[in-house]
Amino acid sequence: MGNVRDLTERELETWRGFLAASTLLTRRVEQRLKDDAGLSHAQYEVLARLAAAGGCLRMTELAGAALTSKSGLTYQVARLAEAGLVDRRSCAGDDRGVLAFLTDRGRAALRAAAEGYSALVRAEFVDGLTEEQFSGLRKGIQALCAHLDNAGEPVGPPA
Amino acid sequence: MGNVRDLTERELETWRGFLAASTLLTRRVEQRLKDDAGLSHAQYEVLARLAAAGGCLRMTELAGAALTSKSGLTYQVARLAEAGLVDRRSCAGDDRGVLAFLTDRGRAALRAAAEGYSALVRAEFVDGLTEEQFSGLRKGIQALCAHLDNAGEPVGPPA
DNA sequence: ACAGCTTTGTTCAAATTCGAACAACAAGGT
DNA sequence: ACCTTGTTGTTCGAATTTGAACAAAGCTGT
Repeated sequence: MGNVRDLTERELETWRGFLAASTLLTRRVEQRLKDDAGLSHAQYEVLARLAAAGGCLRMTELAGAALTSKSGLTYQVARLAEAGLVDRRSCAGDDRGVLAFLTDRGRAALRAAAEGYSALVRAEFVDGLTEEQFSGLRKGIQALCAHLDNAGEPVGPPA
Repeated sequence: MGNVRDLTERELETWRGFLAASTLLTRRVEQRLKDDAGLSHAQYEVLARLAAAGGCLRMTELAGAALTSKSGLTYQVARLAEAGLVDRRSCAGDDRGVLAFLTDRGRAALRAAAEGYSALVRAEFVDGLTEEQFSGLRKGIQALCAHLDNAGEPVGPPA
């Protein structure tokens, strides 16, 4: 071990903390969304991305935005369509295409869930850190996303 | 919307970046471990925690350390036991208890995987950030973990 | 018009995750 | 000893995820 250059203790600790924090936060968000609105985080993300895009996206684009695989998106959109939160429409000009269309009920569900979601993110992710700590975290994450973008698929907030 | 205090644009962007980065990084780690050593990230984590604990832990402790549910751990330890990387032993002094015991093959597998794992974490998580950026990220994550610890279950690197 | 390559979305099987329910055991008080 | 309560791990079912394989369209150059 230690052939090239081992991670320092600080680096490893940071990485573990990063994993732990994301695991725990994701779990709590999941719980909250389920309780509040009966949505999974994946489903919330789909609705949020649709709304952000003006209410309509093609499946592939949506899969990219929601950070899921194509098959995963097919599954979740099917769930959301069953619940009437999303419509599947064919795509004008491309017979292969499928548009995921945010319904009024979908918008309503998103609005209903957003409140608690924001509150949770604020309580768990934002508050509890000083301005300086959050600022450092923010810049680090920005740099991380930029770095990940370079050597891979796009990532991070579409800005 | 915006009843209490909405997340600012910066806060939301940071949160999304955090989610995106963890999703993508986890996926890449998963891939790498699978290719290198045929282990899932969950399995690697189990082996790593066992090694860190001296080679032996009770199921419940291990579940806590590896950030998984008890049933999830039962599943993964069964997989690892099938592969001969871990042994299940009964616990002296407590007939309910089960000890997960890291075998020599388990240690070897961990050693074999650790190389590539470290390299990936270094390449994707550490490098690409300046000293200052990483330091800020590190402090932010530390504070985040501390905060998450307070209002919930333990989290973060056991230090 | 056509062959060849790419893109789109779905289907499928396999793996994994979680929580709830459960049985076995431990611990404490009476 | 006994009853009550708390722990420990496992089992079970349901939900979800992913990649590979696939069919149906597009697109390109000839």
